[in-house]
Amino acid sequence: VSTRIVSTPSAPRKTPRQARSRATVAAVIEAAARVLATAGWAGFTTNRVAETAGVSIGSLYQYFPDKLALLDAVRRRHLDDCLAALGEPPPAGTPAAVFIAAWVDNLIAVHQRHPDLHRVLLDEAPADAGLLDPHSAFEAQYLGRYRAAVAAVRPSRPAAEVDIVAVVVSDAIDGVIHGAARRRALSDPAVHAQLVRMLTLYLDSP
Amino acid sequence: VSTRIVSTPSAPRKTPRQARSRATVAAVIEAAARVLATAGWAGFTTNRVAETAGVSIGSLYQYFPDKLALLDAVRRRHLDDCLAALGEPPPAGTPAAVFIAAWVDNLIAVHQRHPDLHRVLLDEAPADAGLLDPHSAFEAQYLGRYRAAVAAVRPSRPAAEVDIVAVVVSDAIDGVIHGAARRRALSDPAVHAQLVRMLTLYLDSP
Amino acid sequence: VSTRIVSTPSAPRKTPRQARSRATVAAVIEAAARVLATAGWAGFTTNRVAETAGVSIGSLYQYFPDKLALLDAVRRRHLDDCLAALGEPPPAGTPAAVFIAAWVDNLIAVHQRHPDLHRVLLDEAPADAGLLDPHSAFEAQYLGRYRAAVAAVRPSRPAAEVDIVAVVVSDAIDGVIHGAARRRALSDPAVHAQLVRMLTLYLDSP
Amino acid sequence: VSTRIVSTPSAPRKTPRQARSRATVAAVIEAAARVLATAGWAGFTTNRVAETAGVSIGSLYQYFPDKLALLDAVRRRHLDDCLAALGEPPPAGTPAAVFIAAWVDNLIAVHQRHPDLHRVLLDEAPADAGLLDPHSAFEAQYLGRYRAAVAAVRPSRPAAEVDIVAVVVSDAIDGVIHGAARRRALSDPAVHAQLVRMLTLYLDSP
DNA sequence: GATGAATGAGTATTCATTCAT
DNA sequence: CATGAATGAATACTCATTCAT
Repeated sequence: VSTRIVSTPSAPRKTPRQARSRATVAAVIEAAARVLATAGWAGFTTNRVAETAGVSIGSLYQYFPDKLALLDAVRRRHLDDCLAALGEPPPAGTPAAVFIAAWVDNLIAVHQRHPDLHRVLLDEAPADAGLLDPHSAFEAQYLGRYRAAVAAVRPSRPAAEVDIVAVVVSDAIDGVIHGAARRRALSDPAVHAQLVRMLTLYLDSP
Repeated sequence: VSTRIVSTPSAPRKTPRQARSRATVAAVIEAAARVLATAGWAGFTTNRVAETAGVSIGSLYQYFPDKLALLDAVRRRHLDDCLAALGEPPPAGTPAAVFIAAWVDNLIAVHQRHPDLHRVLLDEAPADAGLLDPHSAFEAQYLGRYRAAVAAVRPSRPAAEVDIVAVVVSDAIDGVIHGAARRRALSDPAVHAQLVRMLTLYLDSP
Repeated sequence: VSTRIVSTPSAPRKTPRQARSRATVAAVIEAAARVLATAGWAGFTTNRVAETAGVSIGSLYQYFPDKLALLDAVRRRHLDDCLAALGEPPPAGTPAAVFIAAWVDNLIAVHQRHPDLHRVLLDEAPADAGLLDPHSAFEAQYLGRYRAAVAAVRPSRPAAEVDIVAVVVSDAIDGVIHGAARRRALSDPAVHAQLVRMLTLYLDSP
Repeated sequence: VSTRIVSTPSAPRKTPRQARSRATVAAVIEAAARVLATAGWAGFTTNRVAETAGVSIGSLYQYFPDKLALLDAVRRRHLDDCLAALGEPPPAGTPAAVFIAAWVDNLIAVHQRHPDLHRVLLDEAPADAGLLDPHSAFEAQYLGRYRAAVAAVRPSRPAAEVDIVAVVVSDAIDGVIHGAARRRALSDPAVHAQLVRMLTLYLDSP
């Protein structure tokens, strides 16, 4: 699953052609993610990222026109992971319990890889209009998955309700996982269980 | 309702004893809130706050040891409002529907009063470990309200479950309201209704 | 004689009120002139100016919003000096020889004070549209002096011719003094004598 | 007419022997001139020149040791054009009017051909000590033409006076054309006429 | 207490130049 | 010879904080 977003506010400055440069770009993005996760947006300085990547500041700027482009690259990679965690939409008639547990599982796994990265990306770092506004392509895809699942559980639900329920489910999952990450309780099975229980009740009730 | 928090990372440098001093402090906090709301965390500079408050930068530093203490003061004022929105804990045996609707109502109202300030405090400004960490006094009070309500709904629930359910409810509300604010849909009655429905189902089920 | 220019591209950031800050501003402008004169536009860095002035870089930026504002201040001071060198316009009927010698004298004196500063200001530093374009207030005043003098020599000259002759005289003086400064020959009396001779012949001939 | 200059501050790193090399050098110089003319000294970056020339930055540095050497090459090409504008020295006894008009014509034409390149070379780019100092070979050739002409007009003039008059004439022409270019008045016939009149009067008078 | 001038470490970013491939 | 990835010193500018007046 890969997010394809067309209009980027700050496109990569130069596409790496040689293997060496592709490695550099990868190292920079990885370092950027680590710096963001450990030092927050306030500690996210380009020099620090370059140093962490073991690369000169000049090399960093050869591939990313500015700091926000770097943030963007990290964000895109992370959002792709989140999207992948939702997998393909379930077939119509699937009971909520079947996929909700898998979703919560996968999303928790994604967040455990870089627990603070997610919070920093969503809460601290400046929102990128292109990626995070309610009409962005990512948001559309993301909510699309939720809508498909909500509709699959009870195909008779009216479209308007499907929309709002999808949003509520998406935001509730985000909030609970977000909070659990803050409390360092992501691996607590009780959190997982209760979240699944709440959503299953909600989705299955008429 | 007033939060009394003891261990702050950066306490006020000096307690204002005279009326003039108290007025200065209030003016500075008010100015800080306005600057945060209108210019965001990035535009939140101490000199700008002092200027907006009509006070010299030196005076500002007489009452706030550093920038974060200022942010803290603003945040505390706002969190007090949120706490007040939860009201007093309901008596045992109260059905979920009775207070959940009121909570959601009040919390949405708080967010609507200063939508930008709230967003900046939660999303842009650096999280203050002292106020937002899982062991902070505020968090304790906040979750205490939730726990009391959860326990009131079904007094037979075991204590451990009460704890986790309170957390899940609190985080789910946060996530949904947070997301609605992001989508500029805070006043949508459908959001309110679905959120209440989900939580009522969850709290009432055994 | 003082140039009064209204629309400045980058106005001083803050007007110094205390004596201490007025001294700082003066020191910075003086240092800027010296750095420009000795190191050229390429060597004109804000940090170097601050260091030369014995002032922190922060203080420099408290009074000058950016590098160009600093350049501007130096330029304005220098242009005021040049304007003063032309003195008051001569009365009608004055023979060219009377004031031309004085002009050349004074202008050479101005250039000798900071020979390279003049060249750098006019040739190397980026032209400030506000000060150097053909319609600027300074240019107008400057050429006004020349026109008045040209008209005084032979009052019967048509206005259109007065204009063009004033421009040619002004530019010729500039060119010769400019070249003499480059050749380190500003104090050569022969240059002075020949320049005066050329201009006198030109202005006196019908 | 070709300037042969011996002591250059930074000579070409390697003399191109093969046809391909010579073509590369020519392409780079041409690109450099175009970049200078269109983007000014501030936009004159080696990478941009290389890109414009369709050559790798490495190749550029194979023929030019540094940026100034590149600037130098462009300047030299342009100064050759100026030298050519002066043509061969006139025979003894030639009246000033005969060649002065032609000189002014030709020099104005040279400046009009690439007005921006000329301005950038003279005004923005750092003066190259090697080419513009009073003892440079170019300056010598250039002033030599003027001296020959000055002497030709009135052969009885003493040598010392010939020298200084040549300098004054050269600088005056430079100043007036320079100023006219600044005022976008290069094609104004009045400028041409007045400049010729001033110089003719000056050179013909005893 | 109050003021605001002064400080300077820190930030993002550029660009001439080198050198491994 | 040619390439272009990599380098890093240098630059303009900000802003939290101090302290002399």
